[in-house]
Amino acid sequence: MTRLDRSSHSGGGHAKGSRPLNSLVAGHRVAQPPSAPGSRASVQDIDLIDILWRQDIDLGAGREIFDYSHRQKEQDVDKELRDGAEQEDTWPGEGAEALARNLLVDGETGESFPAQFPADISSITEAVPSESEPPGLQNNLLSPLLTGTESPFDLEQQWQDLMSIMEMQAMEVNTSTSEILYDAPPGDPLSTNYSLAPNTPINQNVSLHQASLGGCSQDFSLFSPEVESLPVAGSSTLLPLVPSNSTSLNSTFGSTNLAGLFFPPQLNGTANDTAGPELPDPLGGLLDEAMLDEISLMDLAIEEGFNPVQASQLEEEFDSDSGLSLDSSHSPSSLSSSEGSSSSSSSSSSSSSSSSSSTSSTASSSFSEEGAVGYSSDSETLDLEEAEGAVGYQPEYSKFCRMSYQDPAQLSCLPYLEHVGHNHTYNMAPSALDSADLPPPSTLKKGSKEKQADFLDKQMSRDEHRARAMKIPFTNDKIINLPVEEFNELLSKYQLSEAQLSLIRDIRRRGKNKMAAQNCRKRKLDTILNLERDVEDLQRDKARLLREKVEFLRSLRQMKQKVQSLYQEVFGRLRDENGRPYSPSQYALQYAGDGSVLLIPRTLADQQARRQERKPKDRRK
DNA sequence: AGCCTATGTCATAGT
DNA sequence: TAACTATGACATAGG
Repeated sequence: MTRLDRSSHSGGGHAKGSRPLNSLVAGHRVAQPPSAPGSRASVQDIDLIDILWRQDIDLGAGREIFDYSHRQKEQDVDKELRDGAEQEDTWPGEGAEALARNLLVDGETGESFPAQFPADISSITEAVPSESEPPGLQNNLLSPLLTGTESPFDLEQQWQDLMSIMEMQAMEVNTSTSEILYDAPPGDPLSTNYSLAPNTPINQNVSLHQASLGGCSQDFSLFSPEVESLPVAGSSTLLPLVPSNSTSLNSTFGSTNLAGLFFPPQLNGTANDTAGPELPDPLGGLLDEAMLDEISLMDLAIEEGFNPVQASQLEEEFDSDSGLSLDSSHSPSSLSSSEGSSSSSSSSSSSSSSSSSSTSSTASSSFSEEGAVGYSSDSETLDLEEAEGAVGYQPEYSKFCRMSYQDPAQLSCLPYLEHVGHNHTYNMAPSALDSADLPPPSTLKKGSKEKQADFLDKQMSRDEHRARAMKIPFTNDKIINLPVEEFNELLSKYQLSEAQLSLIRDIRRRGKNKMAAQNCRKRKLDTILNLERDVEDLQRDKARLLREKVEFLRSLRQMKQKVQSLYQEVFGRLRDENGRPYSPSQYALQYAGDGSVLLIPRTLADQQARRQERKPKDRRK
């Protein structure tokens, strides 16, 4: 590749034409980059330079193959020229620049993905519909709940998405966490049933699922705090359901294994093999699903270090603190990065970064002031460029606030810029220094004049040095920024040598490319900032969805309780022709499509349940 | 001395 | 086709 060729020589010079002459010259200078302060080459005259260039040009090679050596020569020549009081005044002054604001950008945008999570959550959730799908005969009863579940935000779908993201992650669950998450009192059977013992990872999908079924089946206290306080029958078999009247309903309900009541036998059997025939479970699937959802929620919450119970606090937290550390002032490294960020927070950020942290908005405002080259949408850009005079690259220097542009004394006034001590001054326009950095003429001595010249010499860009050395009769700014027609017109006004024309073209090319590179970098940083903002937004959305999930589960739980109470009450009040209550093991209530409730034999209900259960399964496949 | 950041430069592809 | 722009890659300076 050409890059290899290019990298074979020092600097950014063209790789083509690595002739001995070039290497000789380059080798002569390579240790002395043009910006090296105080570098002084041996005396060489411009004629030699021209000769070398012409040789290269004649051979079809770019003259920059001895870039550095030539630059050095140019510096020397310029020095001599200046010392000779040749002031061409082609380096107009430039106004002082605005200091860059510190845009503190924390490179750490990482959304914290917490602890390992042995359980495969996705498989859990996938298992939900297959095993706990609500029997179809309950559809009419459940559908309002389900629609209520999914309509507002299509939570399930979003949840699946979240789960898929999280499925490779792991977590550690301890009892305390689960208790917090579920708002459950210590010793809540939930903890036991879910095997959420301290330091016990949930790493068995099946067992977790089964446990969750069991937990649900054995204790509705999970979803009903008021029932929670009642004595729990544990995992005993189906308790006799003999509520002869409604007054005993509560006690019966409280002491009854509700799973036995509400889970179909084929499902309940896994948790309780000894259980006899039970009442059909109009809620089992829903409960199971909800419970698993809640487990998933808990898992996610734990993974995220997110406590659903405290979900309501999250939004404020997110609002007050992005969590993305756009304000990287805490980070030591961020200060140095702020150098680039200060120039990069971009013109576009004036519109896009307003929602960012105060730091970034500060930076963006500073950019509104500073404008940008080409990339900026700020109207001030042009004005600034025009006002900045004719010196080569000034626009970008003022706009991007090069640290090299800054007077160290000025920097010292801004503590957050004190670290900006770089001295990339080889591109600095001398005229800018005239106005901004030099002591008043009255204070100048002869020595200081020399120093000043020295300093100016150092501040000049390489191309400016070259232009001077080649006696280019107009400014680099014109070379770079004039429209091509005017540029050509300008060239035609002068009798320029091939070397001069070549240099001018290179200066123009490099100058434009330099601005392009700056814009490119600024865009890149803008992109990063926008991505950070996107991450923020997504985190906020995630927190909001989790909150909504919690709220939904809460209301769902309440509705389930109501339905189950109604079921109990209706079934308990039913009497056969002899005035005896129906056995829940032999009969079940079926909800018809028209809203009516039918009492059907349990076997028939089971058959229908199985039949309807397969449909959604197949549909999923 | 080695690493990091900022910047300039070049090559190249795209406009 | 020429001019310009965008961008990845590299080199260098300076902290």
